[in-house]
Amino acid sequence: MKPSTIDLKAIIRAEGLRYTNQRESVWQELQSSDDHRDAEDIYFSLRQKGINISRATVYRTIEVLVKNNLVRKLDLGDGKNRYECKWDAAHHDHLICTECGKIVEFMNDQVEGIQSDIAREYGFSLSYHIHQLFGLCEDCR
Amino acid sequence: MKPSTIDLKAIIRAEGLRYTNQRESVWQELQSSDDHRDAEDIYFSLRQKGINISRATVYRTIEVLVKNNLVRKLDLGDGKNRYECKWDAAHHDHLICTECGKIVEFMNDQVEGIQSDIAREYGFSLSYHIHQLFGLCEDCR
DNA sequence: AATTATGTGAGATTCAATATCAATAAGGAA
DNA sequence: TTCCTTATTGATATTGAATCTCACATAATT
Repeated sequence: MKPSTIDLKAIIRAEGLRYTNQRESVWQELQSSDDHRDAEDIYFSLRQKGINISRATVYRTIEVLVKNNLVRKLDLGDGKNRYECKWDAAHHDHLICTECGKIVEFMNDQVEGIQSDIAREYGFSLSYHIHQLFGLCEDCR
Repeated sequence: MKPSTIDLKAIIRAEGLRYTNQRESVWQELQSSDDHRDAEDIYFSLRQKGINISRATVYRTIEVLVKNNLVRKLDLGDGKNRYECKWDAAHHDHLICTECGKIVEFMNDQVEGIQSDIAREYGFSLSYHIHQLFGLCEDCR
């Protein structure tokens, strides 16, 4: 699905929320750049572009986007939440270089299957998972 | 390996560090109870037992234990680091109930193998990983 | 255009974790 | 044992991400 085909206004309003310039700005900003960005980063980018928005609104808007599955929250272990648009990619997880911070996305259907098996074994109904591999990338080792 | 067989003094001193009561206390406390505890929790437990130790020292000592592989740091997504002794268990990961917070440990050699394959494919040398499944446990769904 | 409830902004607040730095004590040397 | 050097500790301040507060602004309906 292409980003442009997602109508934030429709989604927002279907939730009974109001469509605002700030919400659209955050959504645009998240789509306009590399993934794995954090809230502070989004905030400063928008300010730099002359868009008037507050820190609180950035955080609140991201939360709305996450709740509506437009954005996925990532915890890459560096103490702040990161976010990625997930509209154009199949489910993937992350390899992270502990030296240079490089993030590589990987996909593996086999693991997904095993996860379901494990959940079933313990009587859990799965809603999401975190699967991250940390180590040194080719360049850093 | 039984906990009692681990000689913290020897390990600490082999690192060129000094063996102190505070470091021993934190190590004992981590072993004496359920796993998945956080630093604040350890701090209060020790204080309650009449052991004089500061918050800073608890944090610092845990860091030492982690660096020496006596303790594993967990990020279960609730905004604080948790720790577990790993001396008596094979490697395992976690299933977490998003409703009641229950934590279940699971082991799966197949996933471990696949992780190695993925790392090799992308030229990474793996040092550790995070693999957590979130959902509702039997009781909560 | 008027109404009203939701959304926003600026700043205060929270909370985990880290930094600072003077005082303390571990451990080697004599 | 006593002395010394230096790592460690404790009390407190500070950081940084994220959330909360509440007066004001504004979207959307009438």
